[in-house]
Amino acid sequence: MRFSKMFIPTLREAPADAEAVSHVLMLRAGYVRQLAAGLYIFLPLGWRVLDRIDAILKEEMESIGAQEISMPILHPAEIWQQTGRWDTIGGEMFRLKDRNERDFCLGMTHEEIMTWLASKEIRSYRDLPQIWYQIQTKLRDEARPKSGVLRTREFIMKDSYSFDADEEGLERNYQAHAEAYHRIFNRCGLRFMQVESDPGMMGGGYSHEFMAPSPAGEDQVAVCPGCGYSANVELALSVPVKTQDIGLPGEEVHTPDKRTITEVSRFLKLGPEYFIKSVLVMSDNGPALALVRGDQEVHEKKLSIVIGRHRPAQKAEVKEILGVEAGFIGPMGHRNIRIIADTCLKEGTYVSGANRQHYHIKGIKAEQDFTAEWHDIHIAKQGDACVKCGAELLIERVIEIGNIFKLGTKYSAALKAVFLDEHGDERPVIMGSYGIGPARIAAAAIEQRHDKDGIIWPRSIAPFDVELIPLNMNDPGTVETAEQLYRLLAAERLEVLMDDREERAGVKFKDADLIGIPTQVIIGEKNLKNGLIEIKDRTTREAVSVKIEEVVGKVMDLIKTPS
RNA sequence: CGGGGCGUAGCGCAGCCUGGCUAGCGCACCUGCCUUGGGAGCAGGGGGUCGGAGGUUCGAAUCCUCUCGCCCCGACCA
Repeated sequence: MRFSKMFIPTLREAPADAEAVSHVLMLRAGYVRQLAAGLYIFLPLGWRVLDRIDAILKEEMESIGAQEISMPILHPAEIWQQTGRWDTIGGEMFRLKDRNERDFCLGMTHEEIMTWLASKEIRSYRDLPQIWYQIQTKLRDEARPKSGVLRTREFIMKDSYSFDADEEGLERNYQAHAEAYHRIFNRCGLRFMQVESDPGMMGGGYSHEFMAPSPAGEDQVAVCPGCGYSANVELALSVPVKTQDIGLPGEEVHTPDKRTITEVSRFLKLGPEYFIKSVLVMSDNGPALALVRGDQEVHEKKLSIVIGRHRPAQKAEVKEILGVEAGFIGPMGHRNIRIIADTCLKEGTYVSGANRQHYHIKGIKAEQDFTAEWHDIHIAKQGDACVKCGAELLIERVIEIGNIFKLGTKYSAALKAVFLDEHGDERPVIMGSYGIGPARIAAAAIEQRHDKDGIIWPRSIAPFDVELIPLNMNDPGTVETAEQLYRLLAAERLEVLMDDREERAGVKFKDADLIGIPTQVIIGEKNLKNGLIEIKDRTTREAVSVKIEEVVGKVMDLIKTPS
């Protein structure tokens, strides 16, 4: 491909409204353009990258027996109503009506439609297992699109769905996907990890996410360097650093107008880890009191797993329900209210509100002074101990690049996707669903691999294998050599981009580094006089000069080296 | 949805507070000359509903009201 013929609108300056590195570089290097918030156009270079990622996805999906199909993006409402998600999903779903006023939505995901198909076609255990997948556009009216291509309202997703007769089959397909995902992300040159995750509203009880570490990510994971335990902080278990039990004497103390942990802590000259933080929340099943140590925070998701949907109580509600102003709440003496306490409070002696205006109380002990349901409901922090091996946890920011869910029978039961087993009994199909976002792979690759000059693509997903850079297009020798090398490299089935523009050398070098093709072949007049061509590695910036006839061999060597 | 910021040429910005000549600068773009190993130089040139609507005023990019869009933080996130 010739640079002069290809649409590669590079930008010298970054558009002001791009923040994330991948966003800035994709815009500057001419990979994408923004149409509106969360809507992106993929330009020729960007689309080539997605193509190469898709090719890897397809190979690895086919290798575990998945079959590619394609489903509509426009979905009739009835199917989503049958699974209940038409109502449970809020503004995130794009909804519309056809000319006959029939309700439709744009697909945010395809569990419903895949399951509908299974319900029509799968009859017998002999039809199972099946894995169907597609690489298809999804639409979600995101509350806040952000970070360029990382969180958009329209995006392409590789989504696969497994259908099994039993749990063992699901487990096999789940593991097959996990392994395929490892191969995919490795091939795409990403640093990544597999972590336990919250299945959320997908239902089912088991899921993992694949995470690429990057400061641009919006998720956080806790990782144990000791035993390898890793989980999304939404559910990561951890043991907060233990406090010394200083055996506070039980006494009520006057704490006028000291409401927050910080205020009381300062007033009593006692560290926040010696306090119990009591937070009243309103759940669908009434109020509940959540207790964590004073230096910890309640994790809403973790609490949701215990008590379901909830929101913080308002000040007036606290007074009405507990009979005391927020700020002086303690865990003692409440009836008819659920109390959920963080596990770390089982040990130790604490200070808490006295349930009496302007008073706190010292010497509070679990079981002696209050009882509660014990769960890990605090936010895991850097330095907390791993629940499995005790090593210090690390907290890392990550980009979610893929996920795998065990769905069980949630969708098959709702949509009556059933089969007859060996005994002639009708049973719902057991399902799993598995997603990967190709654009996120591309963005994560850029986030993880770039320098001040631009993108550094892994070879596997670069838009081209080699960029040929004839420095002076007015020099007939340069042009002739470039054309010759272009033919030779193309004959090796390499994808070659030749910068044949009438531009000065500096411009070509800058654009080449920006665009990030892993290997640069530079044809300069002076080198050429000595029969030499320069081959430069985008990653290491190492350049070697070789004889013209050795160029192809050297390039092929480079391409075999991992990147 | 709450908080903050920003909309002036393709990109980056100045001008706005304190209204007043033809709305300006850098880069990019076009023509010519020149140049060809890290975003050259000289000369000439094109490009603007100042996001939109309404208002105040003799006069609005500038002041007021409404509105649309984009970005960031938070909430949310199959």
